[in-house]
Amino acid sequence: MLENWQRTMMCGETTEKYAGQTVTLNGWVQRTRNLGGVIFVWLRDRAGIVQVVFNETCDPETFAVGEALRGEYVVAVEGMVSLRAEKDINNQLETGRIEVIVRQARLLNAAQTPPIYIDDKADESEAVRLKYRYLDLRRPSLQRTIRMRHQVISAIHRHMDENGFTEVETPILTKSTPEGARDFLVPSRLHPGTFYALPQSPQIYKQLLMLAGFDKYYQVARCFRDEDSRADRQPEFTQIDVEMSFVKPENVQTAIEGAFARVFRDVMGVELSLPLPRMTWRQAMDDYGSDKPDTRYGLKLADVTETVKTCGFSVFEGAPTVRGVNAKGAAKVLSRKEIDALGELAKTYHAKGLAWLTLDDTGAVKGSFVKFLTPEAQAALLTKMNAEPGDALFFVADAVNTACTALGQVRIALGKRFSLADPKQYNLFWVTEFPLLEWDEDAKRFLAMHHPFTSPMDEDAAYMDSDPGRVRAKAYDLVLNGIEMGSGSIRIHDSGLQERMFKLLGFTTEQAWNRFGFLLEAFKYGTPPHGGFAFGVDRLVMMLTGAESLRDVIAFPKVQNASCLMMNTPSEVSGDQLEMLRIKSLAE
RNA sequence: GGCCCGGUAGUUCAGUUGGUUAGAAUGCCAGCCUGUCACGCUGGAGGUCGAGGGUUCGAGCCCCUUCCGGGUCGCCA
Repeated sequence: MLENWQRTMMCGETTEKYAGQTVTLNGWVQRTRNLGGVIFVWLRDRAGIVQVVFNETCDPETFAVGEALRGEYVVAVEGMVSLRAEKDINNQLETGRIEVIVRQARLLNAAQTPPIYIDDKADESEAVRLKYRYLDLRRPSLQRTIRMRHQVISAIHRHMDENGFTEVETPILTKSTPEGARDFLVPSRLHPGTFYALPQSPQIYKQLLMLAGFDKYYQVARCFRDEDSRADRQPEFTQIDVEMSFVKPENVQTAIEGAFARVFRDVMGVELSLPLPRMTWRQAMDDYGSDKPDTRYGLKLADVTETVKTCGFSVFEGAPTVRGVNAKGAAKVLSRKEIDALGELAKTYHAKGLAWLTLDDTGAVKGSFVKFLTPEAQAALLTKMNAEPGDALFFVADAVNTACTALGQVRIALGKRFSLADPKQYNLFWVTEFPLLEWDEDAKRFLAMHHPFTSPMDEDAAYMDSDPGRVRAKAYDLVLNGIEMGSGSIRIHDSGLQERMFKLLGFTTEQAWNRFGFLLEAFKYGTPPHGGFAFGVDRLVMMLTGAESLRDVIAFPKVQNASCLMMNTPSEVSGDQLEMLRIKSLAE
């Protein structure tokens, strides 16, 4: 029995340079191959896998330990690192040129037969994997991802610290915030009938910290939103929250760019060229039909409204705008079924339909509306779209934002279909000059596009009363390969302007004071001009690792309906607990 | 809340037009095996076909309801 069982090195690091040395290894049994007189065992730890061998040199007691081993047993072995014969080398293993000949072994713990097999194939359904997340996390790929997540956060800490930022922790038990997603509520025992809210972001606290004179604040902040999950959205997530005083947008952007550059350099070994490119929101919508475009490929949208004004096709002639996209050379590749599917896609984004034209090799035109077009209009449209034989053209006629958005989604689908995006390329850039407000058709009022503390651009502030929809904000998003990494803005620091903003959003003075009285009050005591930014760590790690879901970059994620399959939460609580909180149980 | 896909052995899946005792692979258990590396060979155990109801002589399969997982629209300042 191995008395001194603690490891002298990691399984995955046991390479030929240790040949001849005696080592002790600790790990989990990956797989055993018992040939009768000799037993091969793959031992795994977080560094990798190594083969250990029980053979005739073992005493019977030690050999019996080897015979009893099963998958995921926890074991310690002491033995000699031995070079394998040339014919026995396994190039699939990092450690495949050696093996460890066991001299002593000790079973540290047995294991039930695991419901999943620990390797990177991950054949099991996600539900099973999430139920046994602690086993799933043993997979090398998840170990790497969680490790990389740590490195990302660590690099950000270094950068922020070196640039004079102070991390401040803000409360998790806080107050319900306005305008945003649903809040998670926490009942108060000491104040029955009242509730704390979990923060959707530390927004108000960080602005108060600017008032308090901290100048440069950041936090690795946990945030909560009681909304449905998606592959790229979790109810609980981590963001890097930043706020600075006496700044203009470019100062905030410089600080954030620096942090991203640091992450890319330290973690990925990629040098970003700074400053990052800028694109206005209007241009992003016009060219790509998205406020977070993937610019790794072209496939830009074109405005053909004028070209089709008198084309003979009434749907186009009457539309506020008509936008098109030219899928170069796609005509002979795309099936009619695929074209129809693109039409369905456009409809899910509220387009009334997707008009299309294809040109065959001779340049002959076919399509959904070709019969309506006058010959002159057809020629003008093809010219405007730079159409050549083999191209497929798609059009949406609608209100500007609907047409651009729907066609933008078609563009993305085409990009995927033809693998236009280079997976090794990182296109990181700023989208600026977002609209301040967004009209909500259901509520019949304007909503803040970013949040209600966002400052309008100086040159547009004059239109706040006369034409609110055209006011642009000092707001900016950071976009990476078609994913929004984060967003920020310069805040309103003038209480008069803030009150006008609340009025625009439909709050009465009384409502505004009720909800943010403390903030409006605070703003009267010398608020510095300030602004900030926040970006999601989870999404960043997802991008850097190429993961397809946030669930792959969070150690203990929740599923679509916000429950945790492993802990079975949320769950009911005892009647006593409810009584203490003066909450009647649902059964009553 | 809407739409789409899925749920059969521990796991991954097959299961014909509704027809006998629901199969395969892998894993698991037992035996044999001294150079395997997805070891091999022999044998064995293992099922509330997600749940409930209905149609039928008969349902894994058809119908209804419901639960669970995934995707997506709404939603997500």
